[in-house]
Amino acid sequence: MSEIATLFAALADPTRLRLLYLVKDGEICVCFLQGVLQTNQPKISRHLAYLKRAGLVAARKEGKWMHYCLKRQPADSQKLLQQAFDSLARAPQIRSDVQRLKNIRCCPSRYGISDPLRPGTGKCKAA
Amino acid sequence: MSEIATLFAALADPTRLRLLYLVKDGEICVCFLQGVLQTNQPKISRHLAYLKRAGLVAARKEGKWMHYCLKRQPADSQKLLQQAFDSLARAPQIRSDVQRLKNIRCCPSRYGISDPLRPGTGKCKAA
DNA sequence: CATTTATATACGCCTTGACGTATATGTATG
DNA sequence: CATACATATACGTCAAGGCGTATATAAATG
Repeated sequence: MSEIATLFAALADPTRLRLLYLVKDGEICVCFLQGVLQTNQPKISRHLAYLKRAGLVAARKEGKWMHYCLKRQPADSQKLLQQAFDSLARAPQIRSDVQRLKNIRCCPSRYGISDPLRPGTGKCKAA
Repeated sequence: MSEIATLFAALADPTRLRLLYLVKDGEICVCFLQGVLQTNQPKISRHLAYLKRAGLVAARKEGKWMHYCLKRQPADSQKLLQQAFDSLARAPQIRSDVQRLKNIRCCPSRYGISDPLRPGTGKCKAA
């Protein structure tokens, strides 16, 4: 009951919705997420921490990098999430996020936030 | 996008989830809702006001009474809500709410919050 | 081993919203 | 018309959480 409410609370923020959508199909490292969302890094990390606390994402460390991915949920939550993703898929912001993710090839720090679309050198393991 | 987040925010509270579930199939007056949730009246009214602001419920005045019901939503939100209701249907609290709603017959003030299950006199128009 | 890189956390500030209690508002009723 | 009733709103308080900025931590790298 209040677990359901807690799930909805986790979904009640645009930044978290964007992050969840990006990691829903597999691991993405924080630097990629930063490049896609085009915002400051602590903001990303804080929302990822929130999602992790809420049990929605799993984190895996690999060297310097942290990789996040959607955690498998109980059936009910899974269905709710899927429905949410279906809705989000049509949102312009989400569409451009997905597009940017395709273009990013390496860590944003290599080229700064000013031009997050520039393809990188492929050094980032998450590529 | 942030509209979706706003919807989730409205669903991120147990009391609002209970209220939404109760009014999802038709008009219910505030006194009934108070009897079912067994809490103080301002709390109910405040959450109903929130839901109304969020466009999730409609209100109709009839004499002294206010009747609330779920408002028809755009397709996406409708699906999300349906999924949410499916999940809620299995929650114990929701189950007992539904049970109490069946038993309540008139306005709680007639018998006080101490025994909200006692059938009323049928004077309440919402019966 | 000093420095850069990737990420997380601490801090201070501010807004939102939840709560209980008290009060206002409108409507019926005797 | 005074009173009871149904509902809403105001008030004060409190906790959660959002933000940007600064700093800590840990791993790689030269």
